[in-house]
Formats: sequence, structure tokens, C-alpha cells
Amino acid sequence: MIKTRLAPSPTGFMHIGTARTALFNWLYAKHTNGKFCLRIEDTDRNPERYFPEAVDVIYNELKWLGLNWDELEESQYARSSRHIEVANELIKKGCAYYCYLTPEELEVLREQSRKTGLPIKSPYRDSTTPPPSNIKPVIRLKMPTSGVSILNDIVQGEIKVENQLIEDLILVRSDGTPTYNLSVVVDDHDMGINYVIRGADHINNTFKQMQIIKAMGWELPTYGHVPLILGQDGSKMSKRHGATTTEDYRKSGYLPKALFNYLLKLGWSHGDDEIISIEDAIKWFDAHDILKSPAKFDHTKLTALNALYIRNSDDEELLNITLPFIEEKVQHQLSQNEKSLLLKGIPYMKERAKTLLDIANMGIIYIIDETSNFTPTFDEKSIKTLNSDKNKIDEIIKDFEEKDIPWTKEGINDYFKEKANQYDMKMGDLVAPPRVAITFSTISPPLFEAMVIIGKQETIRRLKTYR
RNA sequence: GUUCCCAUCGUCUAGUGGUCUAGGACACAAGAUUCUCAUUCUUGCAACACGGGUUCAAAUCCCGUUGGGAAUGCCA
Repeated sequence: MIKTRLAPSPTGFMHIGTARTALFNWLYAKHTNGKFCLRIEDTDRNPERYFPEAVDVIYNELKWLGLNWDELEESQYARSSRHIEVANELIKKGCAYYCYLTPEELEVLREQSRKTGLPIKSPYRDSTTPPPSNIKPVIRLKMPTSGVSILNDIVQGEIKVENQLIEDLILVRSDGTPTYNLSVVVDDHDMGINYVIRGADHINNTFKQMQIIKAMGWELPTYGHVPLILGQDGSKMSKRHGATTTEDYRKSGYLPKALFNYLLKLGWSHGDDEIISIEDAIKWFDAHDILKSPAKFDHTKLTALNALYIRNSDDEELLNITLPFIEEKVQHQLSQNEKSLLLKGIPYMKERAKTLLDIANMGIIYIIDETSNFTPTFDEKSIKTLNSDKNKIDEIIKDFEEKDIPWTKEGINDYFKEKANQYDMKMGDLVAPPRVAITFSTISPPLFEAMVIIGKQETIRRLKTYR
């Protein structure tokens, strides 16, 4: 059985790249009927980077994307003693050694290694060098000094590196805590992970980790190194590229399905298919098909995809997921009546919205009335339009109050059409000022439909109030 | 510096030696529909980084060049 895993460190946010790695791991596990495991790599206890709430962020964002895990290891830190145990075993086997190099000495050696092109060599590698008494040692792995290591990566293909070029990595810090490279290997082994799909920035580490596995006599997992996601400038996507976390997109009204679809298509494809359902993704996704060239993240395409998913959403479902955004905007819980008004407006909003935030902004026009604590803001163009012909607005108000206009889309349409004929103007021009008074903008969902939804009374009220 | 990786329209990609005057999507431009804005539809613009091979034949295989990226931590 195939067992994949995601091993994020709790940083307080979930990077888009981590999310895609999670997606690939999850999909491949689903595709093969295997298991997707989650392990929190919280071994870095540096107070600047460590805070416990960060773990919840991982859980929440993963759940939001719909990537549920089959197994959880909630603290790598809690397994430290097991990692140390392995380090000691490695020493016993003669595969690792205590190294007493001071930071200053290391600095010098590093300087040298940059010149020679060879990794630093600790003098304590040979047991002949006597250890100084006042220094706490680290434990280093003894890398082979000859031969070539070969990594058969399912996405990158065969990668060869000369062993003499790989440094004796630190397994245990001088304070007695295990390092990342040791911990991952031990945990992956103990959890039975046999497919390691992770970012390509780990390729170099893999060669070190393979030596630990070899020294312990464990079975090598299958590796797949997914190329990094790049920002528009072509460098590894990072915070300076703007919105780079799933939270950023969740909060600005992106649908998890849209992000799912976008991330899936970034570095993997299925012919010319653009819109891929989760079911099809599971059916089609094979980790061996992941592309090896890095891709640039394109916000615009994600947004287009999001708009499409919004348009294709079921009205009621869409209303429900948009609710938090609207309630945030109006600062109160929506009543049943408000919800039903909104629901009527959804068909018109969803083909105009790029994000749920857009719907929240547009939705206002369907729900406010004289009791609402809401003051519209008009932009310059709107004010100009409003002021262009107040007399006509007054006439319209009068007509609405006195004439018996059928309050349907057709009825209202007929009224304005006739009125426009009367004045020999285009209906669009005639309708512009009332549009601003009713929807607070020169740009809005269809006006007549909106008027029907809010009712004649509210229509007249707005015309009178904002004329 | 060293090691490793990458290279098709602006972007994501299809393409696994002939069906490629290179296909799709986003973006962009034009037009049609229209009460604004959108949606929808039609059309257009636009790419195999370069140079050598291999082959009857190369976007596709090999080598080199150039360009880009990553790693090089007692972070993960």
C-alpha cells in the first residue's frame, strides 16, 4: 500500500507551494487507494519561530481545501528521544561521530571549502583526534568519500551526485536535539512512508538522508521532487510576491475548488482538460506524470477559474458560503428575509463576481432598507450621473407612485422603454441616474430585476433618498 | 565559487521522430448580443532560447552555449 505524507513545519501560514505538495500527496494516495499522512515538524523550538497556534493553521487550511489525512503525527518534537536513539545507534555502528568544531573553526573551514569546492571535513571524523574537554559536541554522519549516489526520482528522473561532494551532516545539535534531516528519515521510516513527494528544494537533502537510511539498513522510499512554484519574476515564490498563502485566497473569497483545480494544473495536466473535478483528479492523477519544469504562479488565471466556479455554483450553496463575507460587511447576522432577497439576486451576481467578496459587495443592494444602518458611498462618476438629471428622477418617482406599473421585469422595462421614446433618448441613458440611486453605482447587476426583488416601495424610497 | 535542476505563445500547458503552415486555457484586441457592468458567441494577436550533431525526417534523441532557478545552516 502506498503511504504518502505532508510534513509541514508550523510557521503560522500555509504557503501555496505547501498546499500543492499536499494536494499531490493526497491525490496520489487517493488514486492508489493508499494513505495520506500528516506530520507536524515542530522540532524548531526557537521562540522566534515557534508558536503552538500555528499548528491549527495547518489543520484548518488543509481541511478548507478538502485534503483530509488518514494518519496524524501531531508532534515530531515529541519523538525526539527516538531520533536520538537512532543517532546513538549510528555512532555504535561507526557511521556517525562526535564533532567538536567551534563556530569559529567552522567558519574558517567553510571559507576553505568554498575555495576547494569540497565540503568541510571535520578532523574529528578520525577518532585519532583527541576531543577538547570544554566543548559540547554535535553528532555528524560519516558520509562516504568515494563513489556516486544515485537518486531515481519519479519526477526529476535519475540524479547523480558524487559522494565526496556531500558534507558530513549534523544529526544531533550540541544541545542534544535532533536536526531535521535525522528526524524526517526516522519518522518516515517509523510511519511506514514509502512515497516521499516534496519540494525540489529538498533534492540536496535527499542525498544526505539516503545515507542515513542506508546506514540503518532501512528500505529507501520512492522519491518525487516537485518543482518549486515561482513568482512572476521567476524566483521562488515568497511573501514579497504578494498573496502566497491559502489563507490569503480563502479570505479574499476564493473557492477551495477553484484553488484545488488551479494548483492541480500547475505542474500537471491531463491533455487539454482545464476544468477537472475532484473525482476525475483522483481518477487521473499519477505522481509519475508531474512535470519537472517549475511554473510561475498566475493570479489572473486563478481568478478566472474562481469566477468560473462561482458562475457554475448552485445558487443556494453559493449563498451559504458567501454568508460570512456579507455578514462581515453588514455587521450583523442576516435574517431569513434578507437571505431570501439575496438568494433571488444570486443568479445576477454570480455571473459578474470574480470572488465571494464581489458578491458581498454587490449583495448589499438587495437587502438594505430604511431600517438598515448603511450609508452608501458614491464615487465621482456616480455623483455626476445622479446630478445630471434630477427632474427625470422626480418624474419617475411620480410615475411609480401614481401609475399602475406592473412590478415585473417586463413591466418596468416597458415603462422605461416608453419613457425613453418619449424623450427620444437611449434607454441606457435614461436609466443611468435611477441606477445610481437604487444600486449606488453606475455599474450594477440588472436594474429592473433588482427593482423587482427589493419591491416598489423600497425602490421609491431609494430614489427619494439618494436623488 | 561549487553542486543539482529547468528551457513550446506574456502565463499555465498539449505535444514522446513524420498527422505541427505547433493545439487548448488565461490574459490582451476587435465584433455581435445588451438597461450599465458582466455573461455568452465569433474572430484576431502570439511560442518550439541559440548552435552543432544523429536521422530520409526533429519541438520531440545527443552534445555544447546562453538564460533562469534551487541548494550550499547546530532552519525545516
